[in-house]
Amino acid sequence: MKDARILFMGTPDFAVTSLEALLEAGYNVIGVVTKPDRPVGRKQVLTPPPVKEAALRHGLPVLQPEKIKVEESLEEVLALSPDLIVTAAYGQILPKRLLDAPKYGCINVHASLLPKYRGGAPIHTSIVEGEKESGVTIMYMVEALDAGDMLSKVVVPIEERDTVGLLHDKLAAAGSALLMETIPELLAGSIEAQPQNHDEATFAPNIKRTDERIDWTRTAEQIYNQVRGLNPWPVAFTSYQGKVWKLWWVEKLAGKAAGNEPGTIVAREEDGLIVACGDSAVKITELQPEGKKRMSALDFLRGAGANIEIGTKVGE
RNA sequence: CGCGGGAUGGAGCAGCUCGGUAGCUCGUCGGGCUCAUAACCCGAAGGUCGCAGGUUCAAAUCCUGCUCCCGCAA
Repeated sequence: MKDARILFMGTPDFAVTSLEALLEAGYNVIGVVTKPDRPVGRKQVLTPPPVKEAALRHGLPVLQPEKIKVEESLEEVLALSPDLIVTAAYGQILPKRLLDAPKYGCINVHASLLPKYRGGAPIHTSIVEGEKESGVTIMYMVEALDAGDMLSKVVVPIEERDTVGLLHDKLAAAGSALLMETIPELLAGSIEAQPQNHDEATFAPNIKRTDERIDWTRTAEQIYNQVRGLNPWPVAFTSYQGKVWKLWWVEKLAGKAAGNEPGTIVAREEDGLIVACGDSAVKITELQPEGKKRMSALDFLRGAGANIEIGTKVGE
């Protein structure tokens, strides 16, 4: 069974965990397909995706088609004649000819409990939406986004103080473990795929800039979930007197300071700024003012924020 | 050359416009007060002011070049 020719397709860290699990388990990974190197950051340094780096570490051949549906790229992938394609957050839609090619099909490791949160940012979205549990689903790939029949699923609880970074790591681990359980059954033909209930499908599109800005009219709970759901990337932000403040952490102050204009700084304590929101208030405890490094509110209020006055507003 | 902010004891900042003894809020260490304390009082240590050069009697401060960090944009 372990000689089945497996082609792995994926791009970010989430996928690396699964790729390395496959290799560690001794599967015959014949190659890796990932997205092209991209210029990253201020200096636009051409940076390879994490999966490429992992593949090179293990001496695997790497393909990086700009567009996999282009005939030339497609032929190149098909030429590897995979028996099974395993994808995890690859980032491109696979054309039907590729989906149909492998004997055992194409399966995907997706970081949500499908049919909920189909799309590119399921981990962020599940926290931002205040879910109490998330998980990983492994399903067949079809031409529609994350809509294929499901092979297996594992539930991972979302802890009250989980950030997207923490949950990401948990789901990556849970996903690779699930993959290790699922592949043998798939290859043995001892697993039956369950169709998704498409009526219950929800979507988690990639995070946009507008999703990162705090809306102070929302509840403390919602703002708290947004902040931790975008930490450590891309990080929620608000503004103060025209400058961006990235908010790395806030505490919910349920029931406090209700009735104030949302966004008003209603108090400053030694370790944080209390800001009124839609239903109560939150305390900003860790932030990053524009042009500066991430710091505790304690440090901020001792230095750059020493002159912040009560009654002034954030978000404007 | 995409736009902009920044680099000052361990942390966060002020000082730079108008060169002239290194300052603030903390932290650390020692002592005191207290039943006690992260509280309060007294004291101390700790800085080549990112690097290199220039101007000057004198540079954290003015000029030139460089390095690194960060926000935006992509």
